Amino acid sequence: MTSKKSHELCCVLGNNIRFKIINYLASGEKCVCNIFKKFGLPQNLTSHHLGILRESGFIVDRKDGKWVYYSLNKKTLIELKKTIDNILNVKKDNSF
Amino acid sequence: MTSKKSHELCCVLGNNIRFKIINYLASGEKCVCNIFKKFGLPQNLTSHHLGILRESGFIVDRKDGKWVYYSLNKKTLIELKKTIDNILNVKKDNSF
DNA sequence: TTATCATATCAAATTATATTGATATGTTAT
DNA sequence: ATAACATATCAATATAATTTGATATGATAA
Repeated sequence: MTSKKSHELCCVLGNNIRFKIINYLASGEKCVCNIFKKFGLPQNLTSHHLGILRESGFIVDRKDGKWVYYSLNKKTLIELKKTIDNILNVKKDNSF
Repeated sequence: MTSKKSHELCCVLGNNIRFKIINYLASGEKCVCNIFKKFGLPQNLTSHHLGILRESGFIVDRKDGKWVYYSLNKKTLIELKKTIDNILNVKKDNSF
């Protein structure tokens, strides 16, 4: 997980498949086959999007036998939330 | 501003130019020429991205003479923040 | 060890987005 | 009215992301 710029984190969540996966994982750890069956997606496409989510730090993986389980890494979502808060809290520049 | 899905809001912020514009506008209302000069961008490209930000509800415009002033619409950023909070607050499903 | 399952990777094709160049519209100044 | 300015739009191009199909890897089961 190379540290990502805020707009890159937004970009990762800006895809509907990835957004839905994040929501699904919020309820707990799931294996890849759970995920692609849940959304009726091809396995390889799901794996591709999981790779993007993993690489950007939104999710982490855990291997167990032939399964790979993915779960939410709340830290990255919290970081994104903070970024939004920072924008909302910028002091108005009244020099006009 | 047709109501946008959360992943669409993320997608709009997922572009570095748009992300920087949002940050710039956080400090107060700016006209288009302020914005494109600030970032050294072509006028038409700036106008294009402002259109996307406006259409998605992140910013609002105000016309005054030959100028168009854009400013942040905090409501949309707050909405996005709530979406992230909702994901973070999903109760774990321990049925395994 | 062979077959099957779960997942990942790669190249090719498809689709979407960003950027540029040219031009149009409306406003102010002369 | 004409010129200059601020912004928007449009068509064309360039670039990037998504999706598909084929295949590879590693693990378990027979």
